[in-house]
Formats: sequence, structure tokens, C-alpha cells
Amino acid sequence: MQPDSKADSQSARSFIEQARRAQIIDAAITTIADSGYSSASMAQIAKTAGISRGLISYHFANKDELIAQLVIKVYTDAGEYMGARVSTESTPAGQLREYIASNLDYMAVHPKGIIALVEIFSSGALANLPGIDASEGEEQSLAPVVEVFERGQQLGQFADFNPRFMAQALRNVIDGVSPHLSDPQLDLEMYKQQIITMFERATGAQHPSEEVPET
Amino acid sequence: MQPDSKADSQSARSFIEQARRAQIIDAAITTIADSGYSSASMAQIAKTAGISRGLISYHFANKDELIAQLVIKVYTDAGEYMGARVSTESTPAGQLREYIASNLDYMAVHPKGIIALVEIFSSGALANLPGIDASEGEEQSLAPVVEVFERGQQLGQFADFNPRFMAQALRNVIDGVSPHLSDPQLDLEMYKQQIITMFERATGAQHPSEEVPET
Amino acid sequence: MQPDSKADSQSARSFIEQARRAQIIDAAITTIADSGYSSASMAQIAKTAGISRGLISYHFANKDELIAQLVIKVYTDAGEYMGARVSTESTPAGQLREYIASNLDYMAVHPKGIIALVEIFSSGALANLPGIDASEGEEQSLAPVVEVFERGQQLGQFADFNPRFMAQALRNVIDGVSPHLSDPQLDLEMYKQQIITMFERATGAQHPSEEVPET
Amino acid sequence: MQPDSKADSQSARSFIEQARRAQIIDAAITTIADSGYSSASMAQIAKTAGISRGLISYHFANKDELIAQLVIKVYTDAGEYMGARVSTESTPAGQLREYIASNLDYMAVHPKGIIALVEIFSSGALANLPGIDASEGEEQSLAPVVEVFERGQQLGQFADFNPRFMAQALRNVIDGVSPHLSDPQLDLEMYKQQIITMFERATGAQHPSEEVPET
DNA sequence: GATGAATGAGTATTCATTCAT
DNA sequence: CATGAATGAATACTCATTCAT
Repeated sequence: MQPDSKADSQSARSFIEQARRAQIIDAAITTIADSGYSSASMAQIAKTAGISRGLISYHFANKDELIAQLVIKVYTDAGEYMGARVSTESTPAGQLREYIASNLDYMAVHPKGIIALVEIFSSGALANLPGIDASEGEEQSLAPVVEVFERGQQLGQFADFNPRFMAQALRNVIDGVSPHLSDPQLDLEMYKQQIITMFERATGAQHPSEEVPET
Repeated sequence: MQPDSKADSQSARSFIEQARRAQIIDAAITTIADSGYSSASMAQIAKTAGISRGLISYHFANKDELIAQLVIKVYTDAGEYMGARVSTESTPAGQLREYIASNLDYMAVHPKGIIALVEIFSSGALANLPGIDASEGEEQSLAPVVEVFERGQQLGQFADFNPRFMAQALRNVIDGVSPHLSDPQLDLEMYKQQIITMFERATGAQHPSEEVPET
Repeated sequence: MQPDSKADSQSARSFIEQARRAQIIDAAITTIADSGYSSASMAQIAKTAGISRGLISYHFANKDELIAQLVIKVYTDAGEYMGARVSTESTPAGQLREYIASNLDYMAVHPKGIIALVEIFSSGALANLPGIDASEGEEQSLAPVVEVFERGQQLGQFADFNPRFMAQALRNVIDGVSPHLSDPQLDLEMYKQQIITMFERATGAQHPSEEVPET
Repeated sequence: MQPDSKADSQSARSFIEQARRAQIIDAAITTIADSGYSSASMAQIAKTAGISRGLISYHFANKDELIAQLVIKVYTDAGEYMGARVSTESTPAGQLREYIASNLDYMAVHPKGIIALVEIFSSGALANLPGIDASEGEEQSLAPVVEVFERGQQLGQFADFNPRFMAQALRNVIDGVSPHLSDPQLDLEMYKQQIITMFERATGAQHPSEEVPET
């Protein structure tokens, strides 16, 4: 009959802790997205979050740890969202289309996260980040796309090309959109269609259904 | 008996001046390419050049000006080289192929310049650079490619797509190669062929000569 | 039916208070002895004690006060133990021997307290400590030894020397052992014998019984 | 006939460099001696030297390097002075006496250097210092004294004791003087005599000449 | 009594820039 | 022309201390 006040206060504290960490990560995302990685000092991030410098150090051991958590969060978020969307498709061509579409949709909803991620990646800051292996991360990022391409080629639904190169090219083209995310006039739908069409042509993608009518 | 001695010494000074500036820019390129932009302090650049810190400040008002001149130099160099190569082709498809080929060839010959450029771009250092308008620079960089695409479409030799988008995509894919330039195992010829094939497919490029046999 | 309940709860509080203070001081001793004074932050001490940072501040106004209490406690402890042992001897030579022996025995039993004390002293932290006058503390520390020396000289059982200097020298030699307390191979018995012999020679100590045979 | 102006200016610069380094080291000595090692921040040292914070970093890579150079300088200075004095003696007893006398004389002339050295040693700052091995340094410091004792014992001119322990004790007693160096009333001559007498008794030192009269 | 979140002053270090020589 | 000594602002980080809960 007595509510577990201790567990309550503990979970409350844990909640506060989590909320603060999330708030700080959000402030870091905003700061990096708005001013670039090199201008994103701890002081600037604290200012954006409206808290003191020391509080960041209280919740994160390092700047490196903060950035690492930021990367993991955005990366995981985007990965979950895209993974769910891509898995609704079964054909390689459909998965390719959905991969592109879901990635751009995610960019539309969380533009700053994506901008920050690209800033961090392109600043070469990954090298120091604890628990983050840059080359392994790239591998993980590319692997699912490479697999889609390889399966498509085995099924004869994709033309001949180097799957790894094509996966890199796809990532480069998609990531190339992010610098424009700050532009209010950006037409993401147009980009989405252009990228889909471009890679359908580049891969020679054939949707199985398109071949059925032949018979 | 020594006419124009004053003019001589002036032009000599001017020559020394130019030589010094070139030397410093080269040292900056080497330093940035080898150690990354964030590690490329003025002291480090001076050390690479084998001169004193102060001398850089004597020839360049700012670090920003030095970087700006570096960007302009590499950019101009590459532009001249590629322009000459592209202008040997007359058909849009041929020009596209030559644009890609010449760009990758330039990367093979001057990898450090390209690496430095990408380092600078991705460090967000452009924002401060005097005399360099990032969006204008992008415009200038994209314009010739956009023109090739538009002409190709008007001639019915390219499929339907947004030329500006396709130009950006091409730059993104080509620039995506540069992070690998440090890798000694990099096979630039493979990349060249893959990129050419990819964009021929993506643009639906038809070489006029291919159509002639029909008649 | 529960008389003195207020007094009880007060003394209970007082007891808890005392226990907490002792617990915190012990944690401080362990932390300082194990990691050095400069690494002994309040957070580290709290962690060692298994309590929160704030609780230390609740029981001690200051870090300085905590350290002061620590110094007083170890100092008092050692003083009581040694005083009891020394008072079993009546001759100056015997007291000198017992002073040395009891001091080294105390170091053997409570090495961490001694190590912590030396760490604090040698870190120059004494200057700030409230309620602790360094020179007065030294005076108190030296006084009993000085008295032994003076009495011994008056009785003709010690040679001629400056008693205050000799007391300082004795403390310096004994304190010189403590940096080695962390060494598991330390042979304290050897040190004890060496120090005793050394100071018996240095003071020209004669045990009265040694002279009796003469008659 | 032309003075080697280049060499001159180089040596002049080198001189300035050396002078600055010496000045900074002196400021560090003064600061540490006056305020203790833990209060001797780079800012404080710069203030004492009347220069900017950055200038110290310009001449010394690190605080650790600065402290290391300080230690080396004082240590070397004292070692040279004492070595010269001790080597004028041939008998172990004479060398012991001269070791003590020269050490105290050096303390009289350079009290702050000695105070700073003892502060640094006792603060446990040696562990980090580049190019300085604490235990090796102790070994080097003790070794010559140990040798004197061992030789004296072999010649039968010293009593039986552990030479290593006695060397440590001697260093402890001598170093125990340094905290009093700030005291203007300090009578170093008294200390010198007391320490010499003390260790002559403690070691049972016999000057060979003392034995001659017997015959 | 006890917690731990929060602050702000303090630390060493880096670096573009200036200037007397 | 050229040097390198010198400055000062900026950086990340540490930590004793405070306070609402």
C-alpha cells in the first residue's frame, strides 16, 4: 500500500539524468548544425542549452564522449527508422527505392541531426571518439546497401557494376543533400524523386512486375 | 649601363614575392593533406616551408587569406587542366566522359591539393574566407557541368532529369573518392570506369555515333 | 514511559554524527594514502566512503576542515599510543628507545594514516588548515622529545648537543621511513634497530645500568 | 675583417633564449619556494616573471618540462658545487664532513632553489617529469654517500651500520633544514656543526689522524 | 540526514597574430 | 625581406561548493 517511493525517486532521478543528457545532446546537435563543428565549443553548447559549462562535464566525461553519444543517437535513430521502412519491401529494386525515400524523409524530419552528423564525419572527429570505429562504422553503413545490390545482381535485376562503389556513390549523393537542408526553399521531394530515378537508371534496376506483362 | 635597374629590382621583388607565396601555399597544401586541417597551424605550415612564422604573416594578411589563396590556386589549376581536356570533346556525352576522366586524372597527379581542398571544405572553414563566396563558388563549379547536361537534353542525347541536381550528384560522387586518395591500394582507373559508366546510365547518355548505324 | 526520548534521539544523532565523521575521515585517509593528496578530490573520498558528495559538505564545512580533522585524529591516535609506551620507561635512554620503537610500531599497524599525514604535510596543505598552526603543531610534536633529551643531558646520560635540533633530526629520520611504507618488502624491524642504534650513538646515550658495574 | 655578424646574431638570439629560460626557471623557483608547489600555477609563475602566460609555453613545451628543467638545474648546480668540495677530502670522515658542510653552504647561498626542490620532490610531482626517473634520481643522490660509508667501514674508520639507511637518514636530516630556510633567524652554521657532530657520532667516524697520536 | 544536480572559478595548453630587430 | 620573441584570447577540463528535493 505504500508506493515504492525509493524506486520512484530513483527512476525520477534516472529520468532527470536521461533528460539532461538528451537535452545536452540536442543542444550539441543544434550548435553543430548551426555553426559547424569547429565552432561548437563546450561553452557554445552550454550556452545553447542554457546551462553552465560544468554541467556538461558532469553528465559527459569528455567532449569526445558527448560527440560519440550524439553520433550513436542520430545514427541509431535513423537506422531504426530506415530499417523499418526498407524491410517492408522484398525486391532489391523496391528496397533501393525505399532506402533512398526513407533516408530523405528522415532528413526532412530531423535535418539538424543529419547536418550535425555530416559535420562531425567530415571534420575527421571520428578518430578520437570512444567506442566508435570509423572504418567499422562506414562498413556497417555501407553493408546493407551493398547486400541489396549484390542480391539484385544475382537475381538478374541489376546491371553489372561494382556494388561497393555504387553503395559509396549512393551515400555520397544522399549526404550531398544535407548541406542544403538549412535552405528553406529546399524541395526534398524533388531530390527524392531525382535520386531514385538516377539510381534506378544507374543500377539498371528492373522491378519484377515490369517483366510480367511480357508473357 | 644598367637601365631599368629599378624596374628590375621591382620585378625581382615581385618575383620573389610570388615565389614565396607559392612556396607557402605549397607548404600549406602538404601540411593540410598530411595532418588534417585542424592540425595545420601556422607554425606547422612554416615548419614545413622551412621559414619563420612571421614570414607567412608578412605575405598573407591572415590565415584565412592564405587558405583562400590555396583554395583558389588548386581550384584554378584543376579547372584549367580539366577545361582543356573537356574542350577536346564536342558531344555532351563525350564531354561528360572527359570531365570525369580528367578530374580523376588530376586527382591522381595532384592528390595532396585535392585532399587539402576537401579537408578545408569539410572543416567548414569556407565561411570566413575572404573573397570566397561559398555558394558562388559552388555555382561556378557546377555551371559548366549543368551546361553540358542541358545541351545534351536539348539535343535529345540525355534523358530527362534535373541538370542542376545531376551536376551536384556528379560532384558528390567524384569528391567521394578523395578521402581514399591516401590509400596506396586505391585503384583510380577502376573508379574512373565505374563513375563514367554510372553517369552514362544515369543520364541515359547516347553518343551520336551510336545512333548513326541505324540508318 | 520513554523518558529522555529527546536526549536519546539527540545522543543517537550525535552518535550517528560522530560515526559519519569518522567514516568520512577514514575514507579520506584511505584515498589520500592510496592515490596521493592531489588526486584525493572530494568526489573520490565520497566514492571511497560509499556516500554522496554533498554529505561530506554536510558534516564538514570545508575540505580544509576535513583534512584538519584527519590530521588531528591521526596525530592524536599516534600520540596516545606512543605516550603510553614511552611512559613505561623511566630513563631518558629507555624513553628515547621506546619513542622510536613505538613510532615505528604505530607505522606498521596504521601505515595509511601515516602515509596520508605525510602526503598532506608535504603537499603544503597545512597552511590553510583551520585550527591548525603548523609551527605550533611542530612545537607540540617536538616538545616531548626535547624534554627527554634535556633531562638526559642534565643527568649526564646524553652527550652535548642542541636538543631541539636533535629532536628535529629524529623526526626527520623517522618520517623518512613513511614514503617506503607502501613497499611490501619494507623491513620495519631493520629500520627500527638502525634508527635506535643511530640515535643512541648520536646522543651518546648511556643506560644507567651500564654504568653501575663500574663500582 | 668582417665580424661574423650572422654567428653573432645567432648566438645573441640563443643568448636571449637561454636568458629567458633561466628567467622563467628562476621565477618558477621563487614562486614554488614562496607559495608551495600546488599554488605555483603557470599564471602565477608568469606573473612572478612579469611576462605573459603564453611566453612560458613558447619556451617550454609543458609545465612538466619546465619543472624538469628546474629540477635538473638546481640538482646539477648543487651537485657540481658539492662534488668539488667533497673531492678535496680523501678520508671517508673528511668527505662526510665536507659533504654536509658544502650542502648547507649551498643552501645558504641558494635557499629558494633548495626549498623549491624539496617542495617538488615531496609533492610527488616527479612521477610525470620527462627525462627524470624518480627512483634513479634517488639512487644517484644516495650513491656517493653510500660509497663513502662503505669505504669507511672497509677501512675500519666507521662503525657497523646499514650504509644505505644511514645515507637516507643523512639526506632526511639535511633536507629537514630546508623548511626553515625562510626563517631569517635561522642559524645555518649551528645546524652545520650539529649535523656534522651528530653523524660523526652516529657513524663512529674516526679521522685517521686521531689515531696517530697513540703511538 | 542524505542525495546528486548544478555552478563557476581555476587549471594547463594551443595558436593566430604583432612587432622590434 | 626575414626572424622569432611575445601576447592574449580561446580551448577542454577539474573540482570544491551550494542547494532544492
